[in-house]
Amino acid sequence: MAAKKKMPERRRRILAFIQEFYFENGIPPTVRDIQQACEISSTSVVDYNLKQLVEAGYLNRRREVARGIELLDRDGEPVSSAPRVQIVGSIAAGQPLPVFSSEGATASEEFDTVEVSPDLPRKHGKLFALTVNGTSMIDALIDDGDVVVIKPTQEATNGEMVVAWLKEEEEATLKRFYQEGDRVRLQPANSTMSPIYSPAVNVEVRGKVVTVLRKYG
Amino acid sequence: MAAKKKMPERRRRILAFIQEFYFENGIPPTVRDIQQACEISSTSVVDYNLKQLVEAGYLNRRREVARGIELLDRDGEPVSSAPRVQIVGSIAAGQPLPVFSSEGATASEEFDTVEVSPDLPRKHGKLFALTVNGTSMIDALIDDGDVVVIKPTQEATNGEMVVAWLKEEEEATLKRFYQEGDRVRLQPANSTMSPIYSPAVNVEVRGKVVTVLRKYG
DNA sequence: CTTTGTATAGAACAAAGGTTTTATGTCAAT
DNA sequence: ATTGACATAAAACCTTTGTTCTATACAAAG
Repeated sequence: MAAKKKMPERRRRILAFIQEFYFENGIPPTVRDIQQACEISSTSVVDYNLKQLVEAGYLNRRREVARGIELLDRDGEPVSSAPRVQIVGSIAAGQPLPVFSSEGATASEEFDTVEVSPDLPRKHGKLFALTVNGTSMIDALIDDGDVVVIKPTQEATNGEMVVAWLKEEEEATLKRFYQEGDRVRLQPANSTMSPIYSPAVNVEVRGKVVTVLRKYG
Repeated sequence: MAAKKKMPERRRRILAFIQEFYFENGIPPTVRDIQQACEISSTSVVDYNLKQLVEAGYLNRRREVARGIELLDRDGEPVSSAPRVQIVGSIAAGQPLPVFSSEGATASEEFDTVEVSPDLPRKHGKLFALTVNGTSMIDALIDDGDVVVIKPTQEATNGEMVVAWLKEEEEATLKRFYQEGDRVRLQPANSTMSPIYSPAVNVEVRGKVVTVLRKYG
């Protein structure tokens, strides 16, 4: 690992500019963009400093590619573009859940997505999201209108918040999962609501909550 | 507004590829990237179709700029890269708040950021974020460890959740704001905690909560 | 004093990539 | 049959942009 000593002022300015430019414009700057912005006399100086930054682990560079600078986070992972997950529908106690492909075509049609932290997809793989209807999970700090990000999985351990599919009823619901012998208790996180009990064979876990997103006015 | 009739198969394929490429690589594809991926015989055909897509409101193009394609969402706004806001510190009842520049050097040093929905910066401009310490806002569905995204502002209307700076005490705190005559009530959203009362002149609103982010296990 | 590693310059090269021009095929409307 | 909008082709053009080469300044190390 390269020690992170004091970085020259100019170098840190370059790095700052790259970040700013990227987050502002959605594409990385060119060498010459940097040159002008940081008032550097030559592109070679920029190139030199970029190489240093690569060495120090702040950047990647795709060789011979226009705007090939790639920002890395402190773990050396590309900050890259917005990891987005699709909002494939909504969910609540007793609401039908649309078929979520969790893979299917990149749907150049549907465009409802939310952004998530980049480490989420890295950690959990493919994700999808649902809009929450109603306040059945209010005690778990999930309110009406919030978006829950779900990791598709068939297993769950007790207490986890899952999307459960009730085969018989053909309903999906967002609840805490508790296996109790040969039946399953689906516990809403709302003290005014009662749990659902169902035979284990009738309950299919579709995924579990990875994160919650909420917007204010 | 251009009517959205049936888009030719090839065109929608191009669009889908651009999205996929961008979200995968963090930079938009080149004309020739598209050409190859979509098995098109000529760059001019790509160019032609891109122009159509621009006309139809799906894209922007920055002329003469390498990888100048800019994806637009259904509102005609750039999807762009991950808007990130910096986590400039933490906050709780009675915790000191680090000086947040809210503008200053883009701190090439600090790298703690969170991603937010792209519409947030568009709507509110420059934002910053704080990690919440403690459960003083638990009734407002804000838990310990959550990250609140703040819009810098000096004004607040009653009931809004604000970052308030108490001049005398030199403390910052996250509370609901209520102006009551010449004094201000700062109300924690936790039924077990009492509000803070302070002269209006002693209270400086630094910003208000725009959104809350939370991560699960 | 010389050496060496770091940082800066200026200029030019060459590949990448956006753009244009001209030509052709298709199909529905006239 | 003719027109004209729409879509595709091939090739060239030329700006943008990554890369390289050579030279210089300077401070620390030897």
